[in-house]
Amino acid sequence: MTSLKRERDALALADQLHSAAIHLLRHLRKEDDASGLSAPRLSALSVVVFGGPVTLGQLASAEQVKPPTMTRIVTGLEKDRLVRREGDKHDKRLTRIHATAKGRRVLMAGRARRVELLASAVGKLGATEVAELQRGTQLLKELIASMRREQ
Amino acid sequence: MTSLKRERDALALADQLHSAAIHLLRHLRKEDDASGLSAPRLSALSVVVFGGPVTLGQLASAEQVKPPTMTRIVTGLEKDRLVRREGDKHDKRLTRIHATAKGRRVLMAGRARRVELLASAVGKLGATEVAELQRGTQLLKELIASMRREQ
DNA sequence: GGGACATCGTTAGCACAGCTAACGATCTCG
DNA sequence: CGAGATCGTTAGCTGTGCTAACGATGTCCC
Repeated sequence: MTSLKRERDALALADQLHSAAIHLLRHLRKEDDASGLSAPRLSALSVVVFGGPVTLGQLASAEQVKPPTMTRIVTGLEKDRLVRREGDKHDKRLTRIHATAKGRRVLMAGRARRVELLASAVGKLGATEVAELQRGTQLLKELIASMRREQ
Repeated sequence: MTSLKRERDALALADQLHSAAIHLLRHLRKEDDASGLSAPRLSALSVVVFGGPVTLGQLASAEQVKPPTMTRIVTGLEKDRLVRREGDKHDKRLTRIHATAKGRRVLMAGRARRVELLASAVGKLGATEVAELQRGTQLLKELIASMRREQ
């Protein structure tokens, strides 16, 4: 295969991946709405639930977002009693974000709803296609990880 | 394969796809910023460039967005001279959106930038892996189309 | 010990994207 | 011709992203 063709392939592939990701998220956003949580809040809550207590700055960095943005997201989550702010004992500049029981419960429910839509579509595929899609997803994840490393 | 395992597979796959889509877009957003175009504008522009002249309603539907939202996106694109509004000759309620030469140029430049980011990562893949990723992307697109049909 | 500098989170203010409701213009069909 | 449907826009709300600036706290070095 010529390098020219490979380059064209990469172009088309990147384009389609980008478009597919946009449209996929747009569909799933509807399900997120059902839980009363926007995608950024759900994503941040997920980090807090699975990543244990975390400072606001760490959370912002994990979510690839600036601190002022994360301040507002956390404020929204706190108002719904999904997370709790707690001051650090030793460094009073820090704010540690903890998940509440309600936060954990809502996250699981939202996740299930969101993924159910996709899962039902996946369920209509044949076994071969599921395997191919799994392989593609695995490659995509590796691609993203390698992009992050380069950064 | 038991139906139980298939269900678990579908759920796990859906979860990973969701996560991968979020992270991919977060990375690519940085590059999109360089073109001065937000993701929704870039995506809409892409539809106009490749899908020929299209009405505002069709564009909104293609982008899974309500007409008022698309009105503003198109207004932004028009202000930057990337698209042009034109009235339909036969049905005066319709507004047809055309891409301008500048619109085509900017879209291609953004595409190139995006691909450049992926280039090193894709370059590490073998031809087989590229083919697998293409197949996965194709399946993902079909998945999204089937979700849309259900809706 | 004390002062200069760094770090953390917040506030203020801007732009954009998503929505619903309501409206004017236009088309369609009885 | 007139009633209702359809299309795009406007108005107004919420939420997410940013930068700039600030107060509070930690750190480090003289």
